[in-house]
Amino acid sequence: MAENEIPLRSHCPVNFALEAVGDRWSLIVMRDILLNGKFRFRELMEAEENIASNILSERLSRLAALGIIEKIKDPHDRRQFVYQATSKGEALMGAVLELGAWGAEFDPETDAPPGTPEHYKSDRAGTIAAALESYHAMKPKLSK
Amino acid sequence: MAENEIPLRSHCPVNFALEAVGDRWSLIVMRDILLNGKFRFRELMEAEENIASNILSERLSRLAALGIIEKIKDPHDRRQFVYQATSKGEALMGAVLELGAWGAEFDPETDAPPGTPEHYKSDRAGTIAAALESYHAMKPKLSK
DNA sequence: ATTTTTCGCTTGCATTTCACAAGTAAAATC
DNA sequence: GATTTTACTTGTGAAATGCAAGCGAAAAAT
Repeated sequence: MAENEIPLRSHCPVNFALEAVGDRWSLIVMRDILLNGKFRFRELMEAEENIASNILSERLSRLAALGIIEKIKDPHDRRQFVYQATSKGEALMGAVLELGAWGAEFDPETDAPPGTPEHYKSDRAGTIAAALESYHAMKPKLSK
Repeated sequence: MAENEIPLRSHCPVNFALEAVGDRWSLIVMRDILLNGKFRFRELMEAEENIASNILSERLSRLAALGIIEKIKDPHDRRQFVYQATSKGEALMGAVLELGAWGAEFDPETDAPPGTPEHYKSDRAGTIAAALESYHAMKPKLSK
């Protein structure tokens, strides 16, 4: 509910975004939720960048407190939780794809398929919309 | 020259971008260079987010080592340096604007003018191109 | 010519954050 | 009932950050 307990350094919109997700892990988590179909703690732990469990735990709490994701109990397994992007979280798709396009363009050893930055730049809105559709298709359907 | 001394955690394009600029300060510095017409150490120090001088110094070295900015001696004042974005740095304009649009949309007290996210989303490519033109107009002209 | 100011850092140190390893409780599976 | 899985939590040392002060070279003022 209380979105921000700590005072912001400024209300510059770029700074606001960076204070929310401008650390080394938050956007990795959002990438896995939004693009890679990973919705559970265990799945997110398997990210190839090897996030530590305490850091993942802290980031998930933080993202939930900021209203970027929501934590939902899995009705089929009461040990588990499903983390889904809220509309505020889905709105980060553009930033994730934009950073990914930059990375694909400038990393000579990128894992991204050739043509990724060009494809993205030729139709940003369409690429974002398609990625969101794909996200909704992957997202587990369960009631809160 | 040597772009990356430290091994990357992965060659995922999003991770590549985050390892380059995914800390709390690098994109603040890029915002000030790309959008706010700040090109000198002193000007960058004046950012309202109060970056410490040792952190700014370290980030400028890092961004230069990564080929994102270049450090140019000011011929009119030999104490000073001018930091300009390279083409790799200019390519971050989209990410900065995308994060700014997100911040403007979700910060209820944002400093951004009303309509900023809508304007950006209605024509991302055009907004980025216009911002780059404005950047080139502000950029001090001096030979290396 | 000499003092003062400006500029881009650097250094030292306390505080905060991070990373790695191990452990724990609750629920599910065997 | 014993074992395994899941989502964490709890240490602990290392690294990054933030703050204040200092420093040498160059420019500006006197």
